[in-house]
Amino acid sequence: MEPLNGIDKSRVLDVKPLRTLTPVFPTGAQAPNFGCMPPFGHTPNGFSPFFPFSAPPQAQATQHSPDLNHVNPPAMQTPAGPMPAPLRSYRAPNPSGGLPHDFPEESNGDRESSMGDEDGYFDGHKDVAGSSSSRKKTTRGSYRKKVRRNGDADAVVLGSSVNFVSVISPAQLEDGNRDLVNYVLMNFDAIRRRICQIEDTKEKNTDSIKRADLKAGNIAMTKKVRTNMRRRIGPVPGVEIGDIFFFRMEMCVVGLHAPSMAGIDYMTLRGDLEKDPIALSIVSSGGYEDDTDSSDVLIYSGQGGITNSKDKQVAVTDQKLERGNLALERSLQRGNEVRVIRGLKDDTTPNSKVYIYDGLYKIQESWTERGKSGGNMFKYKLVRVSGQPDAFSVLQTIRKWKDGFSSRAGLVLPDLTSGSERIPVSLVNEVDNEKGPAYFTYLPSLKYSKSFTLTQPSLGCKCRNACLPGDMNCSCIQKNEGEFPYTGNGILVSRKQLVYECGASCPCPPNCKNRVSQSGVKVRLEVFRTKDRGWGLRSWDPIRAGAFICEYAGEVIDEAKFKNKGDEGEIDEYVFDTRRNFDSFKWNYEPGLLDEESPNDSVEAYSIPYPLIISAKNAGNVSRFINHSCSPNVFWQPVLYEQNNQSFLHIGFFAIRHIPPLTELTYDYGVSMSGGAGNNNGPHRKKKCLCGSSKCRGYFG
DNA sequence: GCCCGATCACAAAT
DNA sequence: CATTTGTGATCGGG
Repeated sequence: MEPLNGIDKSRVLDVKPLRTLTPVFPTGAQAPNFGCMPPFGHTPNGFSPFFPFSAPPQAQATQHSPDLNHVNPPAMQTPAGPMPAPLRSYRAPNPSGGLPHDFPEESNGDRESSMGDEDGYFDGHKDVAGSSSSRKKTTRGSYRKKVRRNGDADAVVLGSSVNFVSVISPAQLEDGNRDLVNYVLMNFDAIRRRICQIEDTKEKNTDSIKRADLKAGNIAMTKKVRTNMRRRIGPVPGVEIGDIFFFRMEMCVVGLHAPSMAGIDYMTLRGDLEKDPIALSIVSSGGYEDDTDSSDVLIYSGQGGITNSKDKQVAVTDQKLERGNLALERSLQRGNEVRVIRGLKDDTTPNSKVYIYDGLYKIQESWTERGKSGGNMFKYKLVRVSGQPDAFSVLQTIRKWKDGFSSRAGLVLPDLTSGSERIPVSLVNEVDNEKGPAYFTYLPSLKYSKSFTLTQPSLGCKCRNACLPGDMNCSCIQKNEGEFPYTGNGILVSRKQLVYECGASCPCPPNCKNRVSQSGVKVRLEVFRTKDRGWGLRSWDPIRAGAFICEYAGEVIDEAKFKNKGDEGEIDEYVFDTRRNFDSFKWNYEPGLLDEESPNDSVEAYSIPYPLIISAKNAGNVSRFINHSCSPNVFWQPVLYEQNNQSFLHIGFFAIRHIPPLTELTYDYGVSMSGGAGNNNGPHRKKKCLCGSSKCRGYFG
């Protein structure tokens, strides 16, 4: 059994793998999903760690607006809340079950390194925002500078700022670590999403940016928001086997695979008289006739032979033994390990690919053969180095589950929502004999049992068709400060004080892009038995940063009643409470990376109309199974929309970063303020947190 | 409505 | 500075 308290040093040194794949893949690692140490060591000495989600404990992410908070209407008898929920109930085969809010199962494996250097670069105690903004506890209104937010995208000049100073030190540019990699990737995607948002508002064919990924990559490269520039054979510090990417540029900025386009990365060793290149990494993504059927053998085609000239002619010639092909040939002779990234179609988002870092391979043999198009091409047989955690094979296995070619081991129930969600949610247990969680009613959305009244009237928009970004006549877009909160494929662009979605009285159809959080779960989820934290939640699909996962469904509880309940000692483990203390964290991009007056809310504090307490004990959705972590991969975002002419607050869960399949989803439960802030011993329901992360507060709840 | 191919506009390293 | 590398978005046809 895993030592629960603190980090098991032997394990850290032992470089165990990363992902929690235990139930399915016994060889897989038991190590953590987030903030882990690079699998093969290589953490450079002398660099201070960087903690994107740490903050002074008093920092609050939530703010309740007092002026809107006077509302405590008498409870209504009828449960006819705004959501006429389909109240399908599900009775577990065995009504005894674990609690979801148990202790985190994994020691995190974070490096325990010294912090607190004063060099002006990265520092865990320093605000992530870097030089400019120091993020302290904010008072309402103080940070809300009145800035141009009229959606005039042309006023934003992309990538020409000279003011930005990267907080990444020269040494950190050369050699990364997990936190740096996360920081770089988070900024890359935040820039990319913002560019998409800006471009969505523009008319088509007006010198628009068609490749936001390339533009974001260019900004990250030129503004030095990147790491691992040192070219190296073997592992890249901070990049873990099983990490997923959605753009070639992402692998570029973290140093996993340097070329922005070419499939073979190679280098020439200094001082090597032969000047022969060595292969470092390859990307297999379907452009050539690779054989990718096996999970640990890859038949990789050499590069070249296809001349895609500008005159629309595709000439096919023989490949030459030069550049990448020569490098692979030399690496075969040398026997050095080559990083392999496998790309495949991402079912969840049309027209896009997902890349997974599959670890190290060795080139076993090479030959030439005539390709289908006529030219001779080089072929290389690469064999996966044994003892590495599963990565690509996980995707293959999930594919088989989905296609029905193999069945999910440990399956208890194919769909615990009984059809309430559009996509089924499996219940699986490969750990013990528990047959399921305790009885609860599956409720796909939030249920207000009493009437809430807001001082501000809630009016819907008048868009007959789906609301379009850039339509400044749409009142729902106006409420969002003129900015459409989501990209075209439903990804949240930035954390905001409050996201306003279209509501029931808006004439726009259900597929309006401004209804992301109200249309239910969109990824294939499973509730699974953890080793020691009861049940947990994870996804079969890769999840992109910013993607909506689910809302916190349950029954809204009256604030006064909730307190009484606590006094009686009846502890509700399934509570979401906006009044808790939540550590602030940075998710939007660093100010200055794009030339905007106020790029995003540089202080990512929520501002919500009234405190919201939700209990999912008796009725709830998949979110009641999400466990706590101090290093989470999911965050909550308040979302407001209208029903019966009143605005109702909802809690949406979104991915902090890209989440590989079968990685447990976790969010930060926050800390209850009653019983004394930070007081661990209060009469309270605080629980000792054993996540082992260097960011761990020690308790939660 | 969906899948496939054609087309096009781009970035980094050397 | 030109060349070499292929991707990711979009659009039209089957």
